[in-house]
Amino acid sequence: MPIDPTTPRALARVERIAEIKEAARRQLVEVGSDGLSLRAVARELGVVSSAVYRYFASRDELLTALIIDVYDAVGAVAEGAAAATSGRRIGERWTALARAVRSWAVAQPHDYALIYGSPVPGYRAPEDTVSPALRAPLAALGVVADGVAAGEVGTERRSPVARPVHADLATLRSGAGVDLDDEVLARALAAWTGLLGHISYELFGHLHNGITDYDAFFEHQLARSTAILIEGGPTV
Amino acid sequence: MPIDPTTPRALARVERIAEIKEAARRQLVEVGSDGLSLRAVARELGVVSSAVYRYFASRDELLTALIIDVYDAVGAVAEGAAAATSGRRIGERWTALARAVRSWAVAQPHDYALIYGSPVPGYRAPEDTVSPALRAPLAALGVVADGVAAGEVGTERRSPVARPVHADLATLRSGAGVDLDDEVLARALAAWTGLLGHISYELFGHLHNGITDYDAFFEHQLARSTAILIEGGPTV
DNA sequence: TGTTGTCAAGAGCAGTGCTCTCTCAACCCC
DNA sequence: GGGGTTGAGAGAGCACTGCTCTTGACAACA
Repeated sequence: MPIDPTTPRALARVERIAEIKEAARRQLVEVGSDGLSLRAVARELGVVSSAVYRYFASRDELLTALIIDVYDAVGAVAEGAAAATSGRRIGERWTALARAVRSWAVAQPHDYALIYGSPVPGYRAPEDTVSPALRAPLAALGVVADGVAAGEVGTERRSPVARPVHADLATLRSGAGVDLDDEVLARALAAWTGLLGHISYELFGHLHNGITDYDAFFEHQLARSTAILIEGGPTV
Repeated sequence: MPIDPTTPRALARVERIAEIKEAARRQLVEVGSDGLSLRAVARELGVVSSAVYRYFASRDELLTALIIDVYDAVGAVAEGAAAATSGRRIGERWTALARAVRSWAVAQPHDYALIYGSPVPGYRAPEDTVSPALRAPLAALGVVADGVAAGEVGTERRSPVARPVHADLATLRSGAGVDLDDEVLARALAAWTGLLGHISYELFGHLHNGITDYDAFFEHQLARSTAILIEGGPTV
């Protein structure tokens, strides 16, 4: 039973799936992932709820499709920033990538929360999400790897690496396909999680009393963390 | 109509409230915040759902009470770590605090997600949560301030501070009541958001292919970020 | 001994995810 | 072109949710 994608039924089907995802995305932006309702999506399409189950077996499956789209969106943003600054120095490139990711997150906070906030309880990310999820961090690591290749990054080891950490970093290195030694890889990961930590802290309202100029504060912290990423921190 | 807290009715009431929160907490651990159901809580207490509404006006109000408890819990953990290491050097103290917070988060991931994950959509944190929410970060800043007072922290300015950032940092400084200059305050905030970023990234499953020894990896990254916090990064 | 205030129960409303059966039109193939 | 196949959608229904309102009972107080 090979599915011929040119048959009118199949075409109508992919069309319908797109419509459903579109409506679901609109709803997601308004009410967030918890509020995503299959019935509401069906209503918006002028269709009865059970009809949607022809296309998505469950609410979770629909949510998964949206999550993949969101991972791809932020992945494209990160890759775009990396590509647009190709050939420039690493500081400029990393800064551009970080700014791009944050701008994207600020513009669609619900999307950001969907992938980098708490996972929906009871929801186990299926395998299909793994590779889209890696796009953004891989773009970030790629920028760093380019910087290393250009000799712009300090690679002198600043801290001892325990054996299990070394092994895990090796796994990451080969999985990501980037040529970064333990020192720089750990630094890059710290820069990436630090970036997400900052964005989450800002977006989820934890800075709301104190900081007023979020952009300026982010720029300031980004400048520091970029310098640390490139030159390394103090020796431990 | 002053509420006399000694009258048997009032006592029974606070008792009941405690029972409800207890049952809700149990449920929270199992199913997470989205799955928290007033009816299920009522069932567990052998009571009809409407009875719960005598004590909490809405599901959100119950959730808020739980959130405050969780903030207080992590706040107590952080303060406890700070107190237990009082008088020691800042590196040891910061490390202990960070470890304590992460251990707590790993032990109760749902609690962590409740306060540091995506905010429940449509849920606006009421004022009552603000002060408990500040306990943990204030404990962290306190440790740094002690280190500065002991002359253990490098305070040399490493990066220029834009005017709006300076103003916001001043607000934070006076709001937090800690005597930290712009340089160290920004560094401490970066260390704090970086810590939460690492914990979130780990807890929400983004490290799951690659890292196997989460404890060792955390220790490694913590050692780096602690050194940066204390000695400062490169000059920007 | 009333009176008052509080509590719990129960019914009910509108919504949810999801399943099942049914109908009917569109498609595909001979 | 006609007839069998398939799949889309409708609709009813189940078990659940948050929340509201009314009603009856009991305990605390004057």
